[in-house]
Amino acid sequence: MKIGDLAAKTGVAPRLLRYYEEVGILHPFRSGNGYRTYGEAAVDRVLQIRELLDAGFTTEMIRQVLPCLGDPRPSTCTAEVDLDVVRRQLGNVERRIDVLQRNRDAIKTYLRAWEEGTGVTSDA
Amino acid sequence: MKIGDLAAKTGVAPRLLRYYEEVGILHPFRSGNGYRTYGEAAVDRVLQIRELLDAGFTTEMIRQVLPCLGDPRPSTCTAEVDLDVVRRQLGNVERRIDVLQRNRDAIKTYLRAWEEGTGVTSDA
DNA sequence: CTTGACCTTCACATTAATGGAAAGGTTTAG
DNA sequence: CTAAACCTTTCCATTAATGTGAAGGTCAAG
Repeated sequence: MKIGDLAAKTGVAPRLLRYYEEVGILHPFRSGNGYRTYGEAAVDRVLQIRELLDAGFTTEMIRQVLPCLGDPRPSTCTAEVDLDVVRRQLGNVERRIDVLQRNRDAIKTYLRAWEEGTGVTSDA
Repeated sequence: MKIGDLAAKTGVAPRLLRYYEEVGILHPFRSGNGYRTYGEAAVDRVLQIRELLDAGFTTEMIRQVLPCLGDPRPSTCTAEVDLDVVRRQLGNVERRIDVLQRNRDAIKTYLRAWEEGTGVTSDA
């Protein structure tokens, strides 16, 4: 699959697919003419990258944890996974979840107050 | 409290406190000489801002939901809260939590596999 | 009054993620 | 063969969040 095909299947611009390769989170092969070649698995990988980026991860964090995420590691992945880094990222993720949950609850409480008619002192 | 005091109490550089004001998520008073003046509540507000930024929020998102987060709204807050925007952000937060939880679980599973000695096919 | 430690605004630099154009090679359709 | 539609790399632009430095005002201590 060439870059345009992958872009079509994932909705992610070729420009970004090249960027993801540059920062080391996507590893296409090269065919004789120099064109990037992707396997079917790349579709899911790209979608997962998008999901993580949209959730506020940086490509650096993604690079550090992607090998853990059930990705079909190509044999080129020579155990370059630093478990301590992964553990740190796990703590990171858990802290984020915590912050997000607390704020989600606060927002929900706020909205419920409004929906129950009481509203909030509108200090207008 | 002047900007340097707030910086000392929160560990956030004065430059950033000015920036937060510029993007509308922090609203100090001005004393006669033009100096920014912050109340005690600003400390918590800044810490909450940092927490949200660290969790991957943008200042724009923070600006939209901060009024909902139990902040002591100054009387200058004339109900400029768009409930639909808040609801959208709530959905946003919930999606993020979902992504984070799924990935946290994947990472934990991965780590557990390693810690149980089995490891992962190291394709080295 | 002078000095040092604040404060102000303004402006430029940087990193990450992204968009875009330029210049040129490849492939496919006609 | 040629033209359209791909692909390549390189470089420049933008936005967000942040760092930094200049030029100047204010204030408290000596």
